Amino acid sequence: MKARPYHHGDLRAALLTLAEDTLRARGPAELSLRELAREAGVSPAAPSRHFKTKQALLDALAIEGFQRLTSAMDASLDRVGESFGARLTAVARTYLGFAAANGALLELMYGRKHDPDASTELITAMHRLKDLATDLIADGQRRGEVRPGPLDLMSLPLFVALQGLTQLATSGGFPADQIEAGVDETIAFILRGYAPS
Amino acid sequence: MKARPYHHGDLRAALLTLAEDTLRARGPAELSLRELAREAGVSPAAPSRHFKTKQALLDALAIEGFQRLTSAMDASLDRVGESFGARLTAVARTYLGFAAANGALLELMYGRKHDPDASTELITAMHRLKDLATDLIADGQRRGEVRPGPLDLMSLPLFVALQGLTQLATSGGFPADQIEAGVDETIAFILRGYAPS
DNA sequence: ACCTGAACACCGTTCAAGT
DNA sequence: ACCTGAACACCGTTCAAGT
Repeated sequence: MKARPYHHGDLRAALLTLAEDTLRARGPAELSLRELAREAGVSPAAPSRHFKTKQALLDALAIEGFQRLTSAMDASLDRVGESFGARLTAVARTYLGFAAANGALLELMYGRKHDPDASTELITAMHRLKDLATDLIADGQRRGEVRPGPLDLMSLPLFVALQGLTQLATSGGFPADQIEAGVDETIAFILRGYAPS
Repeated sequence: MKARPYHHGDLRAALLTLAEDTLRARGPAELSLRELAREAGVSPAAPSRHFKTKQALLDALAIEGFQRLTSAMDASLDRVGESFGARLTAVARTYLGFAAANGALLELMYGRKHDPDASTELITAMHRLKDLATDLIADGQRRGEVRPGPLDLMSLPLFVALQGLTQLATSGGFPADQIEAGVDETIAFILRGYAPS
């Protein structure tokens, strides 16, 4: 059998994918840096070259998650028409789909909102969702499909609803069909709320 | 100086309050059972008499949190009028106030939604918020202040909004006045959304 | 530049034994 | 019933040393 080479090749990427796998399969509490190193076939000290701390690895994973989420959002907006209703539905469904498929990762992504040591890269990634909501409302107002009003205030109910929907989608204990119905109901509720009087 | 007695007196309660203090001051990652034991002046093995595992202590803390939250909700509903708008505003403000004052605890409370090992006591405590939203809508419908519709569906947008609002309140990076405005805006949005056509 | 080996200071949990 | 003391199998992180 071929001896493992001294250099791993791409330990950084390997650690990230291994971390995401165990995060998905066994949750954040079971994620041990030493175990990741074992699975990657390196010594316990090896990861520190690529991630100074365990938290740094988790932050990198969270940033990767935000990148995947926002590019999925952008892609779904590209595939859909220009009406406010269509765009809002697309964004909500994409976000919810991501939340359902990556619950633990999403919690990791938003879990460091409090920590003052959170990297600025992570902070700005978290704010992109708020910006997306704002863009959606601004576009709807331009098209006359959303009632007028100050943009920063108007976008908040949408932002709030999106965040709340993900809680519903990842909260467990709700059967899938009820979540499905809840999403439809909530999207309709939001659409009606933003419609010009 | 008086020697510490062999029996602590109420180690269980002491551990819970110490745990909440460090949770508030230093976050969940810094919470060590051994350190709690040191602060309580007992041996590392002592806590296991009252909480079989660290997770059992955290679950007990979460359940205590739900009890405080729901009793605060009930109290605020007692102090307010019977109109749907007044009751919805009271519930939202109380929930948000709790979220703002107990961010880390609230995350602990909802953090175990996925885990199949979560105690049934904790699971049912988590569902009480959904029930509260449903009761509020049902009452509003009886009074003719909420448009008719199937109760389980109708209550979802409210539940979603409440969950999303707490994300806003605990998400950091939003200045307090913006959160305040966001709460008002979102409450108004929800009220309008539920109003009979 | 990248990784190993060994060490350090911690954990959570268990279990015989003490009071 | 409640707690101690000591042990076990883990951690994350550091650092000299190897390739």
